[in-house]
Amino acid sequence: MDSLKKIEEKWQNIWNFEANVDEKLKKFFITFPIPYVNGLLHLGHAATFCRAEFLARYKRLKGFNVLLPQAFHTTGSPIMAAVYRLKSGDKKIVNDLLMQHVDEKEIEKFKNANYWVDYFIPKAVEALKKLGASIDFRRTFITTDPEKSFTKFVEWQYKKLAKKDLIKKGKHHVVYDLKVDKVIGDHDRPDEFVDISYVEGYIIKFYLEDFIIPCFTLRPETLLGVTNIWVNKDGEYLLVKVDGEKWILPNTIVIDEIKAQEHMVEVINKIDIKSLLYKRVKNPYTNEEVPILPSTFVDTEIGTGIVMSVPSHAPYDYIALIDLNDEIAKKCLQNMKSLFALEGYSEYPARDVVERMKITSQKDKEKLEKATEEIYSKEFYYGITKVIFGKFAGKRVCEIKDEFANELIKKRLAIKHCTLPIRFHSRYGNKCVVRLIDQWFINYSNQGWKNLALECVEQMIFYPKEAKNEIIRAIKNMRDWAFVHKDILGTRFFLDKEWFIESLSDSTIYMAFYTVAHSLKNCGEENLTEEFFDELFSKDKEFNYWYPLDLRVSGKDLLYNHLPFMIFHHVAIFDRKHWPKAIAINGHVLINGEKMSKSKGNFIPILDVLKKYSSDSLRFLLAMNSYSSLNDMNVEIGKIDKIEEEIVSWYDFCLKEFGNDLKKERMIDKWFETVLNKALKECEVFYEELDFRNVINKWYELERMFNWYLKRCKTPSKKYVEYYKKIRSLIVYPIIPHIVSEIFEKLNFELKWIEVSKVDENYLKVEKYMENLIEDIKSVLKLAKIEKIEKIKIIVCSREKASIVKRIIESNLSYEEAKRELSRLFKTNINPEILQRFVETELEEVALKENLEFLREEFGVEVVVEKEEESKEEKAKKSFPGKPSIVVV
RNA sequence: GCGGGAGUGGCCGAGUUUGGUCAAAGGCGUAGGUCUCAGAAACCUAUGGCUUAGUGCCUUCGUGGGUUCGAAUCCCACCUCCCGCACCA
Repeated sequence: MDSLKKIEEKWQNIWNFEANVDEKLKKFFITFPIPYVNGLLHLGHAATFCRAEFLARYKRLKGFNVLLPQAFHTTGSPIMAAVYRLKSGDKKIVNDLLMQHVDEKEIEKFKNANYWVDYFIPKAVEALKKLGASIDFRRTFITTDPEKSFTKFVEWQYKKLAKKDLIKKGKHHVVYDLKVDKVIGDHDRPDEFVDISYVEGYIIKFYLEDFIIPCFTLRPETLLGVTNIWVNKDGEYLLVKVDGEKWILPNTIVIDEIKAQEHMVEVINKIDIKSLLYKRVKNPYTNEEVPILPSTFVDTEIGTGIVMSVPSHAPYDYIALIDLNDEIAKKCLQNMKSLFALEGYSEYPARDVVERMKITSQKDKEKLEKATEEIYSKEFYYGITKVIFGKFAGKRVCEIKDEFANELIKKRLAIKHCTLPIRFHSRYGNKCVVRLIDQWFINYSNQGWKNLALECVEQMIFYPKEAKNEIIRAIKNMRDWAFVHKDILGTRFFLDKEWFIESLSDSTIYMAFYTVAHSLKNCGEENLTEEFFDELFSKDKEFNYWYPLDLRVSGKDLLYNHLPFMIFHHVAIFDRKHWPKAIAINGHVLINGEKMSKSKGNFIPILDVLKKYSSDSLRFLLAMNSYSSLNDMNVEIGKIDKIEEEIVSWYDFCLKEFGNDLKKERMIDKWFETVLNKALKECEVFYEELDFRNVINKWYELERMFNWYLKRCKTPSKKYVEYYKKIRSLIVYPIIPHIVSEIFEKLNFELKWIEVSKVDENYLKVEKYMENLIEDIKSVLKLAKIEKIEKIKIIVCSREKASIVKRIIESNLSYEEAKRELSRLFKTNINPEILQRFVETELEEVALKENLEFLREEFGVEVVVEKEEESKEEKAKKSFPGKPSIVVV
């Protein structure tokens, strides 16, 4: 709507959210994580950001000096990966850009990584401004190169960590493309291979004379049940020297993979695998001799391309032996050894499941994978090792697996080895391997550091409460973190300039940087020394005023990485008084019940919404759907039209003269005032809890209350209509600030939260009484089989009865006791629930007196009030305090 | 598997901390009505079943038990669904 847009523009030009030190005012410092700017800000960002924004606005109403800054994240690989994809002519990335309204002619420019930053940051700022975000933009920065003060700040932080011995060098497994010499993260993979991680297994060395048959396995504990070895009969194998030993390996990528895991590998010559078939090799643990047999299911590109066969516990092995069906295979089946006891299965679970699933051949991959998964997981968690395991016997597999494997390694019968579950290729078209690389780690496993972090968590507040335990668990489970990568944007690592500090690791304490960011803009690089930052973060006035962080608002995706990191780094770098105070976490945003994604086509940039709708409407929609739990929030985007109308009609209503100047205040007026005051108080709690949904509910509830007020009073009081305009606007100011600012300006209200001292519950009680009475009369009328009603008699119970009932209530009896007492006193069974309708006789009388006229009009007949002791009606006796008898004649 | 969250009426969704006006807010939908040339919108009424002078009963909050005078709410067991388990922002 045009008018809303104009109003928004007006206020966005007037507003100024530059926050400055003011010792007289209490401060409140809120942050939202720095979004990564490889695309437009979308509704997911808006939903979480708005939680910070709403609270910031609320705190300002309450008189706080609020700082809400916003920077942008440019560190990491997504942009670099996108640039690569673009250069290699990937249509999908072009499409993504077009979808985000990038001009087709502009696409070329995105082949330069910096252009992404130059393009999307102004768009992000524009989106936030149009959203009406109350941000101090002077403090905005980015995390990479032109922003020297920030990269120097990161460097300062890591130097401090290094001095405290919290970073160290080590080895780390990664998925790697050897041809392009790169770590292959999700961004460097075709979509179908995203999320595939390497598997950790073992190579067990079986001996054939003086050379080794290396078998790769994920289940070293089944070594005791090996009946044979499998090779792929169509595979090409080589004799290879590995760390001085002679191994048989397939002529595939697995050789490169072994090499990549720091083994000396040298190919000696080809070997005809057929010449090895049926030869017997020695099980290094049991010294048993088992034959090498041909198969087709063994993948020569995984592990070592050779596996050991345990037909009792591995469906593949069992069915392959059945397939082979020769004398030796039959013998192997006879030699099956049962290793684990597993409830619900025979001695040979593999055979059970193959027969149950009717698997007929080793080619039946789909069923075999399922069967294998079933047996693996059940045996791992519930399988009990049999006597054959010696000192490992009688335990669950999961308990002894690692111990058993470690013994094999110690005895040099096996080595650890990682491989991929399927041999996929990178975006660059080459097959990937698992590689062991030198890495730098942040030493999060350091117990002393963890304890400090946990101490910090203890004194923090979390929204919702469940999140606290999650964070504690995350901290306890935290392992060392590889924190430098190559070929990404970011801050160079000062100990090794080839490497860059990756994006989760450079954004740990930057909230502190906000406090000084604007004053460092023109600081020469040479001045940004360690001493300079040391001084800054101990003595600086702004830092000491704004810090600590009062609230961080974040999506739940950061629960297990960024948020614990933030805590770890704060406790390492800053004094206790500067540790963060609170974290609010919310679920992800679903659009009409679906996850938002570019490929699904339901990716909605903030700017797109604001092109058509007002910011207030969007903010309202997000507040309405916001949850104060870790659950995902479902945004029904279609509702925004209706919201837009509601906002406009509220605005129109506010500007209209409404109500009469009344000389006398009625009970119903006081009731309405009480309702409004109560709403105000309730909303305070909602805001403090970041429960914006309930604020919205309150907004709707007030409308219903107002309608009731109109209905009940017939002539509304202008004074209270004005108060209604004010309160109903005020409670949603943080959510829809533009329109409320306009309303307040037009009506000449002061924009400030109203502190309500007391809420007189009696007015609410009286009105509830009236509501019940009206309901009751309606029911009676409906049921009365009287053609023409002349009169309604309302018979109020006697004072005597009322005082008896009051005594029962005041003596705070249990339900049962109250019931007994009531039946004793009134000689009949009375449901104690009626006590909740109790109203003092005086109030009852006043209420009836004031509302008699209303009741007459409402029901169109004469209404009279009688007292129980004076009434001749039989039903008079049934009257109760708060629930008079009703007789229609 | 571990950890977290969740299962409520035709649908969406509150209520669960602190058991009792909870046959369960609010919204959507549906049916009837008012208004209109008509439609849309808006407003009113109804919306588990059977009853009824303002009532009572039955069935119902994933399933099955339990505690209690009383359970959507507390306890136990089970079933189902969603999310996270890292080098990636």
